[in-house]
Amino acid sequence: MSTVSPTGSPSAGYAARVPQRRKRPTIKDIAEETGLSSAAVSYALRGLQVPPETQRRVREAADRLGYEADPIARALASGRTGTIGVLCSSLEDLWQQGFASTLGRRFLAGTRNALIVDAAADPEREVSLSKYLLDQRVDALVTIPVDPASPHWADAARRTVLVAVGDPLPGAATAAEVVFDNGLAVADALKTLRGEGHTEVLVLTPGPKLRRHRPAEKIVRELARELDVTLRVRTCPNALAGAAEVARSALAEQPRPTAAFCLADSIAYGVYDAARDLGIGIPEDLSVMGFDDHPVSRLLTPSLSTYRWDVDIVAEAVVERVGKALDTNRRSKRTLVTPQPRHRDSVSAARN
Amino acid sequence: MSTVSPTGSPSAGYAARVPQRRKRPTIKDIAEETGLSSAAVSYALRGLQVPPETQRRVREAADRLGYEADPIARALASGRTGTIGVLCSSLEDLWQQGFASTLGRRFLAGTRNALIVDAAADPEREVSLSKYLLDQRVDALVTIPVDPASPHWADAARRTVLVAVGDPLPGAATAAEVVFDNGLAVADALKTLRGEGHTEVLVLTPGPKLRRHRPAEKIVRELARELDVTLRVRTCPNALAGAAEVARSALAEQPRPTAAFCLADSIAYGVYDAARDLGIGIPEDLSVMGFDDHPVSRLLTPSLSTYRWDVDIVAEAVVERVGKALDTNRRSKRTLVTPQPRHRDSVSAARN
DNA sequence: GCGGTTCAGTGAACCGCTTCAGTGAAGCGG
DNA sequence: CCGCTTCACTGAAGCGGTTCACTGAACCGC
Repeated sequence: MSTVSPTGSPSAGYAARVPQRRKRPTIKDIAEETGLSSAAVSYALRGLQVPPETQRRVREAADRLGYEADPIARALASGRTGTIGVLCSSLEDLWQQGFASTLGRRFLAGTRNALIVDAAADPEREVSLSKYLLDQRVDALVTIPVDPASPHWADAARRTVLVAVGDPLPGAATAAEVVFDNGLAVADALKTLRGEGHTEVLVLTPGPKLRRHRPAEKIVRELARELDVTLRVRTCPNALAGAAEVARSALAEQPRPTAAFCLADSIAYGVYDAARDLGIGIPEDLSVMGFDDHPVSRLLTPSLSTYRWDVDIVAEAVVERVGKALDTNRRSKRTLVTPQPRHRDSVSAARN
Repeated sequence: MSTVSPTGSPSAGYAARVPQRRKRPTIKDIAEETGLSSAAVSYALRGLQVPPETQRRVREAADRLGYEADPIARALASGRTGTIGVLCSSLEDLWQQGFASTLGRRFLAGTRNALIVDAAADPEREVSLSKYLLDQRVDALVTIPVDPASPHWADAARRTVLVAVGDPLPGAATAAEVVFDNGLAVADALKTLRGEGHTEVLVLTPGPKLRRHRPAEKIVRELARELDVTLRVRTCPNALAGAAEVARSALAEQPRPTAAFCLADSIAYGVYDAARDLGIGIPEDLSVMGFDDHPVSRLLTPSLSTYRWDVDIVAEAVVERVGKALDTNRRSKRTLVTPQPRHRDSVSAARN
C-alpha cells in the first residue's frame, strides 16, 4: 500500500542530508578478489554462461565480502526492476486492503515484490499514479480500475504487462484479466430480496466515480425491471463513515426502502450505523445485503448476508497470470471469479 | 503494503521479455533542443544555480518533448530515492492497515512516496525486509517493530533515517520515535475492569513474537498485582480467525475468566466470535475490552470498549518527524501518543 | 586598467550494474 | 597440422541522471 504523489516538483526532497554512502562492496570488489572481470562476476552471480566452478568461486567471494546487489543500478542497466505495481481504486475499501496485503505477501514467492498504491477513488489520481508506477519501471501493473473506460490503460498496456482485476479494461490490450462475475451476485441478491417480498430497494454503490461495480449497475436495473422492483440507486464513498452519511439521508426518505443492497461490505457497515442512529431495526425494518464478505461481517448483529470474493483465490489467479505473462510473454484469457453467497441473518421478509 | 521476499536468487525475474524501451526523451534531448549542456539542464530542472530565464527555457523544452525524469537513474546518481520505507509488524492488524494506508496517502504531500511492507509478525522476516528496504535505498525507514530489541535496528539507523512507531527502539539511534503510551491505556483498562468487580482476567496479546505491546505486558502484570487481579496471559495472532481459535481454548478453561482484555481490536473480534460459538454472552458472562478502536468496533453488538490511537494523529506526527529529519538532518525527541478511551457496552459488572 | 568576485554554464567523471562484440586458448574432426 | 567451433572470459559502451572542478565573460571598486 503506498505512495502519495506521482511526480511533484522534482527539486524538493533533495535537501541537505548527504546519504550515508557507507562503502558497500560492489561487483568490482568481487572482481578484484577473484581476479576476474566485473562482467564475468555479473554473469556468474546470475548463473549465466559461466562454468559451475567459477560460479562457486564468485559466490564464495561475494559471501565473504558481504556483497548484496544494488537493485537500483541493476534496474538502470537492465531496464527491469523485479517490482510489480498494484494500483487499487480505493484502499479504504476493506476488501482491497485485504487483497493488497495478501497479494504483497505472496507475490511470486520470492523474486518479485509489489509496490502498492491507492487511487483513492479518483480517476485523475489513478492516471497520475499509473504514470508514476510506469516511471518506476514496474515490470507489471496490476490494477483494480477506478475507471475501466479510461483511454490511458491502452497506453499502460503498451508500456508494461497490464493485469486487470475486477472489471475488464475494454480499450486496452491487457496481459490478463481476473474479472468478477458481478452479474451473478447481483442477480442472486435481487432475487433473494424479491423472494422475501421486498419491492423498494435502496442500492448503494461505490463512487461516484468508483466504477468497480459498474457493470453490476446495468444488470441491477434490468433485473429490477424484470422482477418489478423499485430501485433507488445512490453512489457513496466506499468506507463506513461516508456511507453512513449517505445512508442516513436515503433512509429518511419516504417511502422508506425496506431493503438495502450495498455493493461493498464497508458500505453495509455504514447502513448498520445509520440504521442504529435512526432507530431502524435490522432485519425487521430493513433487510441489508453486502458485497465482499469481509471477515468482520459474520460478527455483526445481525450477521451480514453478503457475497464473498475469496481474496486468496483472486490473489492466486493474479500472481499466476502475472508470472506467466512475464516469463513466457504470453497473454492469457480472461478468468471469471464467481461469488460465493453467504446468506446470513440480515435479510428477512418484508412487512406490509 | 508490499513485497514478498527481500532478495531471493537474483537470477529469477530476469526472463525472456525484453522491456519495451520506448524511446522516452532524456535530459540529453533537452540539452540538444536548448543548446545547453546536459549538466545545465539537470540544474535547471531542479531549480539550481541557473537564472530564471534559462530555467523557463529548459522547462518549456521539457514540456514540449514530454520529458519525465527517470527516478531510477536519478536514484543511482544521487543516492536518494524520494521513497520512504514503511515496515509494519503485521498488516493483518486492522489498525496497521489503516495506518499504512493513511500514511501512504498523505506522505509528505507530494514529493515523496511510501513503500509499505509487511513483516507478518515474523522477526526474521522483519530483518530481511528491512535489509530489502535499505537496499532499495529508501531515504527513511518508518517501522512498527516486531522486535524492538533486535540489534539490527542500530544498523538501520546508521544507514538511513529511522523512525519508530509504537515502541521505542532502545538500541538504535533513531531519528524520531512516536511512542504509544500503552501504560496509560492498560492501567485504565485494568482499573475499569477491577472497578466492575472482575478479578479473573484473560489478557490476549499479539505475538508470540509480535512485540507491539511488550511494555504494556510488564505494566499489566505489575498493576494486576497491585489491584489483586488474577491474570491469564495468552499470546495470539493479531487477526480475527487466529485470535478466535486461541480465545476458544482459553474460554473453555476453568475457572472461566469473567473479562478479556485484548491488546488489539482484531483480537477482540476473535473473542466475540469465540464467545458466540461457546454460547457465552457479552457482556453478561464476559466483559471484553479492545485496543485501537477500529471503525467497525463501534458497530458490534455490544459495541466494543476500546482505546483509540488516532491514526491521523500518529500519521501526521510521523510525516512531520520524517520531514524534519530529512530536511534539517536533526533528530527530534520522542513523541508520546496518548490513547483516547472509548468506553462502550462490552463491559459490565462481574456477577457473583 | 587591474586584481578580485560573481555569474552562467561546461566537460567529464561517476553511480553500480548489464550486455554486446570480441579474443585467445582449447578441443575437434579429418 | 589445419580450419572450425566451443568455451571462458574480457573491454568498453551504455543506462540517465548528478556533481565537481573549472572557464570565460561581465562586473566591481578604486
